[in-house]
Parts: sequence; C-alpha cells; structure tokens
Amino acid sequence: MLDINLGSDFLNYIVRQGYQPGDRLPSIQELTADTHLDMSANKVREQLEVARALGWVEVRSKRGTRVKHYNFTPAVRLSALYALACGERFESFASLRNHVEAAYWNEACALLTASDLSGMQACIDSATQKLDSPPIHIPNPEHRRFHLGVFKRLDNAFVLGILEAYWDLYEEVGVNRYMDYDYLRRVWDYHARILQLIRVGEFDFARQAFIEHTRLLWHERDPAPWRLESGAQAAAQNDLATQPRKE
Amino acid sequence: MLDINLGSDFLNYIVRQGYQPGDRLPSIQELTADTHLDMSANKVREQLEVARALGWVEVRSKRGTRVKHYNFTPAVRLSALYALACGERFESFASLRNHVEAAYWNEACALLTASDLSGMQACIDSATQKLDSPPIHIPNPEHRRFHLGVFKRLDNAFVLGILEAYWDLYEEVGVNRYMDYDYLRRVWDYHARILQLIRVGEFDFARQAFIEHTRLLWHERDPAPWRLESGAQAAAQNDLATQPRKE
DNA sequence: TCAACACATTAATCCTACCAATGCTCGATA
DNA sequence: TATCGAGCATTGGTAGGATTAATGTGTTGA
Repeated sequence: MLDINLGSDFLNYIVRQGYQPGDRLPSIQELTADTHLDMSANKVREQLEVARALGWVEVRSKRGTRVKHYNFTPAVRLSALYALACGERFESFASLRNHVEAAYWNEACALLTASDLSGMQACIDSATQKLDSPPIHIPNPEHRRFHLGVFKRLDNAFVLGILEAYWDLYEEVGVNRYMDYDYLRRVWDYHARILQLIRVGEFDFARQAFIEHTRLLWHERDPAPWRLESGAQAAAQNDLATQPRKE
Repeated sequence: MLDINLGSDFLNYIVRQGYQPGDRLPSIQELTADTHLDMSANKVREQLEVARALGWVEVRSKRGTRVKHYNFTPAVRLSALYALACGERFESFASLRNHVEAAYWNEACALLTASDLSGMQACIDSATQKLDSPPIHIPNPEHRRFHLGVFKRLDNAFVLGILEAYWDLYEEVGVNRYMDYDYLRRVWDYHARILQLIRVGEFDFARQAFIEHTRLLWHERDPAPWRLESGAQAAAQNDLATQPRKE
C-alpha cells in the first residue's frame, strides 16, 4: 500500500484504514476519541466535508457515513464549475474532452461488444423518435449516453471522469439553450453514421466523423454568424479536437 | 455571469461576489453575519476547507483569506492521490497524461517561441550535467519542466492542470525509485531528439519520439522482465499513448 | 404475531470560550 | 522629528458543550 499524504489527518486516516466501498465509517463522535483521530468534532467535520464534496463518502443524515466507489467525476466537475463561474471558458473544457475522446477513440471502439452497440443504437432510435414527433424534446440524455457508451469499456476512471464531467458541465452551462432543430438533426445524423462506421470496424473514419460533428456545436452557439465565413475554420482548427495528422 | 450552483451556500457566495485573484475575503466572523451568509462559523469553516483543499483560496492563519488564481491541478491531484491510495493504478493516470500530451502535441509545439525552446534546452543541459558528473542526481525537476514546457502556451487551464498533476503524482508515488542510469540516459537522449525535431518543425516525428519514450518508463518499472519478450508490446499498445493512426 | 412505544444513536447546527499570531495605533524616548 | 515598543483589536485554529431531529433497535403488550 502506498503511504500517501492527502494533507489532512482525517483523509489520511480514511485511506490508511483501508475501508472498502460500502463500509461504514465510525461516527463523528467516535472519530474524535484519542484512540482514533484525537481531534475535535468540528475539525473532523471540516475534512469530512472535503471527502463529501469530492464524492468519496456519502453522509446520510442521522444514519452515518459510508465509503463510496471511487469516481473522478465529482472533483473534476466541482473544480471546473468553479472555473466557469470565475470566467474560464467552457470551450477550454470542451477542447479537453474532444481531444481525449479523439485520442482514445480507436482503442475504445475496439473494446465494444455487440450489446454495447445495441445500446448506442437504442440511443439513436430514442433520439430520432423525440425529434420526429412533436412536441419536440431535446434528446440530451441520449446524447450523453451515446458518447459515454463509446468509452465505457476503457476501464480508466480518470478518462471516464473527465468525459462524464463534460456532460455535467454541458447541462449546467446550458449549452442546449442554443440548439435549433436543424442542429439536432445534423448531430444525430452524424451519430448514426458514427455507429455504422464503428460496426464495420472503420474506427478511423468514425473518429473523423466524431471530430467533424463536434464542430457543429460551436458554429451553432457562436452568436457571431459572420465568423462562419471568415475566421470560423481557423478558430475550429485551434479550439476543437483537430487531431493533427497527415492524411 | 453564469448562475452556477456549487452545492454549498458559501462556495456560491464566493463566485457570486465576483472576487478577483488577490482579493481578501471577509473574516469568518463577518461572513456569519446575516448581512452576508447568515450561518454559523463552523459551517463556514467546513466549506472554506473545501475551497482551500481545491486551491481556490489561501487561508493564512491569523491574517485572513485571499482568493487565488484558478488552477485545475489541486482538484485533480487530490482526487487522483486518493484514487491511488484506494488501489487505482498509476498507469491509468499516466495513460491519460500520455494521450492528452499526444493529442495536443502539434498545436502546442506550433505555439512555442524561441525563448521557450531555449528553456527546454536549458533543461536538457542541466539534466545532462547531473547525469555526467558523479555523484549522480536524478534530474526530476528538469524532466518536469521539459515536458510542461511543451504545453505551457496552450492557454488551457484544464489541460495544463492534468499535466501538472501528473508530475505531482509521479513524485508522490515515487516512480523515480525504479530508475537506473541507463534508463535516464535513454530518456534524455529522447528529449534532445524531441527538441531537435520541434526546432525544425517536424512536430509529427517529435510526437512519435515522445510516444516511444513514454514506453521506456514501464519497461523499466515492470518488475517482470520476462514480459519484455512476450506481452510487452501488446501491453504497451493497450496501456500507453499509442496514438492510433495509419502510417 | 404484530403493532406501538421507548430509547439509543447520530448527523446537523449553533454557541461560547480560549489560544496564538498578526498587524495596527499610539505614546514614550532619543 | 524619527524610531522603537507596549498595548490592543483582529483573525484564524481548536476544543467542548448543548440542542434538535431523524433513524434504527429493542421491548412491551394485546
């Protein structure tokens, strides 16, 4: 076991005790005893709040605290949300997400099972139905599930954490407010094409389609339509997942 | 301004007040007043501890609390450190870092100035001197500075946060314990080659060299040398930054 | 057998007190 | 006038106690 210092006695205590997901932590009163942490309940609660904010434990009122399965998402989401509130651009995080998806694309696709592909097809069907039948609902849950579905076999908590956090930010920032019907149709046409390319093993072409389809978002959201003629192409080259490669 | 909910009254208060980096927060006593947050000092301190753990504020004892420049690194480092302590593999994070560096490689190189390249050269010189003159010191600071130097012009706090956190984890986990002299020489030979290729604008070849040089680490660290003959190639294909592309 | 009640546990919140370090004010001294 | 230092207010750090309300458990009794 690594002897890791998390910068707080309580957090170090948690990991050193080797609790497993689902295990119950001692009550706050017990932790204050000198046989455990020997600190005041206030201090325990301060650091417990950090563990809760980062999604390491689940504190259920009057019932105790339980250790959760590790998940990178809460830390990424919380810090990135704060960043956006401080003026950081959503496009910066979207750029990271696009690059990560493009970089892992082929190996993730190679791991997909037939059942995974069926699940992605179900997303497309559900989304298409929502778009076809008025009143039109924006198929945001399907959009999220479709993209995360590509990477769910990767078995890398850090990669999946970033991708999941992207969709949380996506909803919080309210990107969907800028969407129109045409955009949604084109996006889901791309999704169908991407899935088809994955099915036949053309992962490179599928990735190229993914990269193209990410550019739709910024063209739609950009409130300056004149940039579409002049500098939009260059902007997309810089900001988005333009996987640099020789063709 | 986005109306973002960080899941805590205090954190929401900070961002809504629109403090700038360097600004001083009201004292904890003031914040408890009903004109500000109207909560007890204990609760303020609980949530202040979250802001401190994520590197949003600097709490200087008896002197007050100041807002810091936003930085993604603390959140990533803290959560990833916890993950490693919980049994997550360092290789998972290294894989993310390798993919991110490979994905941003070309556009990052394109932004480098002559002065940036000089700084990278200085790292190589300093590292070479450390390796040449006994007693041999491991040039870890140079290694970190060299790699971060490639990406420092990206102007993307999230990308830089992940790359910086990687080096923090690298030191905390103690990867360097497994290094021998031959490994270090080969790594720095690669660095010199990478810088030369960047200088002449051959970003693709430089990236290829980067990807190759990341594989050195795992071959050295792996305590099972027999895998080098049989499954090492396949393992590298899966675990590391094998940017999938047609040659 | 099962429902109702009593009791222990526990997180949530608030308050007070004390400590120690810091920074500022103001007055004494050269 | 300039400078040093004592004293004081501010502020974060820590501890402990009190209360509340929700939850779970065990006991009692029809």
